[in-house]
Amino acid sequence: MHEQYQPRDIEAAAQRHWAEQKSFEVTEQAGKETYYCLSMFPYPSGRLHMGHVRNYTIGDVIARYQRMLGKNVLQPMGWDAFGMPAENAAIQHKVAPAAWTYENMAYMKAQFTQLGLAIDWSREITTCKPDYYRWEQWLFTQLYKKGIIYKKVGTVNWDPVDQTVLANEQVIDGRGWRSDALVEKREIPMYYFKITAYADELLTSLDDMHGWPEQVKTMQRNWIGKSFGADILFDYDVDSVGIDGQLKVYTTRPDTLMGATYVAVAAEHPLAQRAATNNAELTAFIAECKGGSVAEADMATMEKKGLPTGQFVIHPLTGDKLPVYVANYVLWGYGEGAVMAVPAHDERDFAFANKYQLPIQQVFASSNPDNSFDAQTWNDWYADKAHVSAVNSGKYNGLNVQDAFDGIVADLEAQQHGERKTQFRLRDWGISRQRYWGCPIPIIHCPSCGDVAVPEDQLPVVLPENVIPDGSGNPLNKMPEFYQCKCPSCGADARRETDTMDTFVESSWYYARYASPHYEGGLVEKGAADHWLPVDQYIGGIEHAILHLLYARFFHKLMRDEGLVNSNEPFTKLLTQGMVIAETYYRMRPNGGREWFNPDQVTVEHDSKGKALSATLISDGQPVVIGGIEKMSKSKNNGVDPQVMIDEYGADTCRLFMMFASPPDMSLEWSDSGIEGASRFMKRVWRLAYKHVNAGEHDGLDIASLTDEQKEIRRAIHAVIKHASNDVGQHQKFNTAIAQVMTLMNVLEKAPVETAQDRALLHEGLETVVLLLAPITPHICHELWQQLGHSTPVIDATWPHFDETALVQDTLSIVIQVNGKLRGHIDVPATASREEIETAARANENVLRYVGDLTIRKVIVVPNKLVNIVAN
RNA sequence: GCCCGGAUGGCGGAAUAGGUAGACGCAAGGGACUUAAAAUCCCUCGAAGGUAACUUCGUGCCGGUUCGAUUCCGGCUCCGGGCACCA
Repeated sequence: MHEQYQPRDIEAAAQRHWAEQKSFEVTEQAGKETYYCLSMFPYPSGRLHMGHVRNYTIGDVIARYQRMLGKNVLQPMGWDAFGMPAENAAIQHKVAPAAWTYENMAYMKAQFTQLGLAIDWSREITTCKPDYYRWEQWLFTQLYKKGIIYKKVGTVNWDPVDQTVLANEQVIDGRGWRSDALVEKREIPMYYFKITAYADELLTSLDDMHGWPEQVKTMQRNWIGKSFGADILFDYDVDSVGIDGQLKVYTTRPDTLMGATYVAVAAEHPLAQRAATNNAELTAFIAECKGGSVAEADMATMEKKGLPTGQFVIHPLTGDKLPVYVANYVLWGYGEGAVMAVPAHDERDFAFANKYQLPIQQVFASSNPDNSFDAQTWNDWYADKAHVSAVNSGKYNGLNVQDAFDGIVADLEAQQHGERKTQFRLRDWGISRQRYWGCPIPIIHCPSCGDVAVPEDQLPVVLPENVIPDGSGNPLNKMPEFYQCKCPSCGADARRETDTMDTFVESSWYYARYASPHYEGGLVEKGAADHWLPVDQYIGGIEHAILHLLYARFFHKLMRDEGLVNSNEPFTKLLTQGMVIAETYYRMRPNGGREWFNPDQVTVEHDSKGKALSATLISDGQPVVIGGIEKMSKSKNNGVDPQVMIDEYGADTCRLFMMFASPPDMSLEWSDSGIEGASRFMKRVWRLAYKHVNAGEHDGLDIASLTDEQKEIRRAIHAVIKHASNDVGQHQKFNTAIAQVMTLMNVLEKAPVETAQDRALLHEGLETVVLLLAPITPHICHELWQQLGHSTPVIDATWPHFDETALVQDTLSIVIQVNGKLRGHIDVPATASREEIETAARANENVLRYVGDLTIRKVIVVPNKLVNIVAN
């Protein structure tokens, strides 16, 4: 054993051992408990960033810990390899997305190996390879035949200069990121997954998902957004509209119908279109509404604008004429593209009504005498829903919210002017992308047969890999060799679909493919899928709380209904890792876009409190803008490269530091101060083990013969096992588990090594340290476990159990408070009764001093903890 | 704008069912060892007051419940994530 801790050698040797032994390759083993531990697979962006290190270390710690509990642990890895960054790199560097992606994968795989992850690489999957996406295409064709996938028109961001569709991310302040052109909305036909058909199940299953964080379940519930309301039909006012007809709106508040004072429709609504035919102002406004991005955040934060159409509809209960407005905040394609407005009871309607001097009719009032209504008190009194009743509502006056709801809906139904309706906020999932680097949609457009799914024997539809996109449209549209084909039904000349699928589709089922990654007979091999699924523990960033996790849940149910898997949910337990965030820096480009600089390219001036004042680019010394602290990402270029740290300190130190920095679910502002401490701790562990091993053989531990001092040390060892096991196994808080081991090291370093039993006790302590650290710092523990005399590797050792008898204490220290303030401690026998503790506390000199002349009103005794004496 | 989180010393964080606020570590200061440096070891380390014993204040802000609140409740502020084409 070398005297110095040499991570480079130790880590290379341990990694070599695992590779030679194929330590992490697993097969189905009957009778052995399985544990499927999965971290979200990475997009091969180029190099690992700190968020990756955090994510995959957490997963690795859990996988290795579960293995030490004796389970057959599967931890696979793969690549979410389709996506926009590869196309952007292609445009920028004139390199094919495929080549760029494969190069990144190779580099990142080497980094994973260096981190010492316990991955079964024999199961590696790559989503941009035909052996993977052919099954995605196959599933698409099955679902298309079932009607789960259908085609309809959807709205996208259109860059009129680059003649290309833009992702929301590529629209900056309403302009195209490369062209700087004002973005327009454009409607194009797209394929949709009918996720709304599963809305109810996706919602109700959440109630049984006890292994998921409440936070994530709440977000998903709100996203699915089941609401109870009514469709209401307003007859057209024939005089102003010019034709007979009805306007349909959906509302969750039919109880406020008596307060509706106008209706608002989207720019694309037929009423708006009709009114615009000979109204220049309206035509211009409708055109304005078609500008800007489709992102909901943009829609919701833009100034609410509207224009009267000059048309009216008839209130179904009062017969009043209500004006029809076109409003930019009403979205076409969501619901009916029309809303009824009740300014008195909706903040947005209230603001709009004030802006355009529309009437405000209050129809509910609080039983609270002070119910003066204004915008400020709106929330207050409305929150008091249980205590409000209808006013100004004719026959409904005096009814509470629920009764008014029921009464009004019943009357509407009787007059055939509406009906009760349950609706979801969740929308169907549009998956068509007008992009090259994605999985081709397996559809052929035939002039006579229409859209025909590609037959199974013609799959996969292979995406050509040697293409370099130029940023204008989808290059597949310029490749007749790709799109020219024959109709599978009639054999006539036909055109292949050139849109590709949303990359969320690949990441919605990859976890299932890992069970049988090379299976050629189907999407999954049934036996393997049933053996491994569902995933026991899934780990990934909280930013995926809704979209990815909801889509994967949806896909699992689709696969279940296809008979591919036999469970209802894909991920039994979920750990949502907090993001690693870092400061961003940028400069404005002449065209209004932003150029982002990595933190390692800038120097920052701080004030005396450490707050950043200004930043300059190192290369030219000129200032850059400090853009705020955000999630480390490729697009903001604020990822910190962990490679430097791995090279300097080794993987174990990096892993230890990352796990010690904070609990896994908390977001973490990146700073490397503290890495030295992690490095120091590794050296301390090594040094103590070296001294012990170097001192030669040791005796077995004779527990009965231990002195009181030795018992104290042994108590520390077993208390640490107890706490650390709880931290790792129950709470998944690795930072406190590490703190426990550090505390134990502090004890062991001070422990005497004079007698044989001292040395035997130290041996037990060192073994404990190595076992507890083994999942976190696997390389050093691999080496030290051997040095401590074991012939089987530490990855197959058993997680330590604590000895209850070692924890027994004769006396306990009890806190004494007077009026809730700490005033002293007393030592009492562990067996003392409440009365004995109280008597001892009352006799304490500090208590006597603080109580003085006061009368003791009450004494609270919390067993084993404290006594509080209340006096006044 | 809407939904979900977070805020504790100079810094990262701890406090597992409402019970000692600051575990563990970083940084800093002082000391030992050394020719010197590094490494290592020892001590101090929330704020204010006090020679000291000690006292008072202190977990983003305002209020409430309780013998007792970082923890529970109500109202805010700021920061982060998501908002359906970033992944």
